[in-house]
This record gives sequence, structure tokens and C-alpha cells, in this order.
Amino acid sequence: MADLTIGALARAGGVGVETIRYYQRRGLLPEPARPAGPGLGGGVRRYGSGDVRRLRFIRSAQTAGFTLEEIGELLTLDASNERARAQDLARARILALDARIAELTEAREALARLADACASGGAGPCPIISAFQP
Amino acid sequence: MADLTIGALARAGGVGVETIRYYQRRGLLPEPARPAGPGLGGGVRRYGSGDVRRLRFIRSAQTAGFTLEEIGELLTLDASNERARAQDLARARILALDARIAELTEAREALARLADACASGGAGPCPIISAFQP
DNA sequence: ATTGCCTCCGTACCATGGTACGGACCCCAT
DNA sequence: ATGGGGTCCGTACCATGGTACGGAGGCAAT
Repeated sequence: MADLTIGALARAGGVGVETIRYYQRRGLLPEPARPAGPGLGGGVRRYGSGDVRRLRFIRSAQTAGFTLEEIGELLTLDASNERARAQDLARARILALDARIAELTEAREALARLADACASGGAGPCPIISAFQP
Repeated sequence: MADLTIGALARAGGVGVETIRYYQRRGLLPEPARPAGPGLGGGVRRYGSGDVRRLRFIRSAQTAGFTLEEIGELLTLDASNERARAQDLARARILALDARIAELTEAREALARLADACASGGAGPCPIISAFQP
């Protein structure tokens, strides 16, 4: 356990401190009990390597297109035995991902056509709108 | 020229009427001059096939990851002769698209691993978080 | 013990891309 | 000429995912 402060955790996950606090409010990261220090409000929260893993998972799942709400469910599921539900979520997202990848690939082709048409000489504007028409 | 109403244009582009009006406010679609009818406020706007093309372009460019602001620039560029700028935009977006496609492909693999681990028997939870750790 | 950085907390604000609302007005068919 | 549906317009609101702010207090080094 690395005994990190919130700032160190944020750095480890490549996010800002405010983002950590936001995730805590959303229930995605635990709000660790603060050691009841001498001060009235208590001391400073400490985080461990489990929190770093969890934070990194959140970021990865986001790039996979899960919403924070879905990610919350995944995190709950991770500790539960509901394999069926987890598989459903994964499979649904794989389908969405395949569709999205196809879309992006198509868009890439359109852009390549555009860059091409723009590059090959000739005066006048290159037909940007047309480059995207199927 | 198809002489469409705003509602027909919206249907042709697969968006809502409010979206059309929003794009007009953003300057992405022209606000056609309304024939000065007898009423004080003027008549109803009419749209043609060029508007449909333009609208469809906007949607395609969005799936390519352009923001509406960038799309606005593309639309201006389409009529101008600034080939260099158009190429820059296209090339930058191609790079971003390639990166994004790679990311999504990786995420897809992680999800496939997850679904797999979840499917192959064994009691207890499937390790969702671990499935995403590189 | 003073300086300087960090943390804590609530609340407010932001950008993006829409979506909804309500009242007036218009057009077309019956 | 009356009704119903479409249009027009400004303005308000929404969801998502943060980001900023300000003031109070903590922590460690000098």
C-alpha cells in the first residue's frame, strides 16, 4: 500500500485532484476514512495501490465508451458474483465498439479522399462536403 | 431543389427540427430568406437538396470527431480556396482518428478477455478491473 | 513559529450538443 | 371560416464530465 495523498493518487492516474473528488462524489472511488487526527475536521485521506488500479480502470473503461454510470455498475459487479450481467455489459459494449470502429474507419477513408483531392493540383476549392457523401 | 420545409429537412437528415434551428444559430446551416408573405413576420423557410447535403455532411463530420466549431470551418473552407488549411485539418483528424481507433481496438480486446474470463466457469466474481489492466 | 504547499469542503461554473416550452402565426383541407 | 398541424422565435433547461473558487485548516521544513 503506497500511502498516497489525493494529489499523488491524481498524478498516478493522470487526472486532476478535482476529478478524484468528483469520482468520490459519484461513488466510483471510496472516500477513505480519515485518521481522526487532533484537528476537529480530522486528518488527511490516504490511498493505496488498489485505489490506483481502480482509478486506472475507470479511465480505461471510459475510453471503451462506458459512461461513468455504467462504470459504477462494473465496479459493483467486480465484487459480486453476477457473471451473467457482467458478460451482458461486456458483449453489448463490444458490439457498440465494433460499430464505432467501423464508423471511424469509414470517416478515415472519407478524410483520406479529401486530403488526396486537396493535394492533387487544380485550382479552386477542394470539395470538402462531397468528400463525405457516400 | 426539393422545396422542403424545416420538418422535412430534419427528417431527411435524421435529426430533429430543433437541431436544425440550433445549427442555424451556430451558423452551420443558412437561414434561408423567407418569402415576404403577407404576414408581418414573413412566411415559412424553404430548403433544397443542397441543404440536405450540407446537413448530412455535418452529421458525417461529427462521427469523424470534428466539433461543430471545426465543422463550421470546414464548411467555410469548402467554398474557399484554402487548400492547405483544408489538408491540415484533414490530416490532423486522420491522425487523431488512427489513435482513437487503436484505443478502441485495445478496449475491445480487454472486453473480449473479460467476456471470456466471465464465461469460463468457476465460481466467484470475474475480475472486471483486472481485465483492463495492461 | 512562519512560510509555503497540500488538503478539505461546498457550491458554482464551464463546454458541448442538443432538447423543451409556450405563445403567435401560417397554410391547407374540409 | 374553422381546425389541425407545422413553423417561428426567444429563452430556458438538460446531461455529461468535469473544472474553478474561496476560505479554513493541516503538515513539514527552515
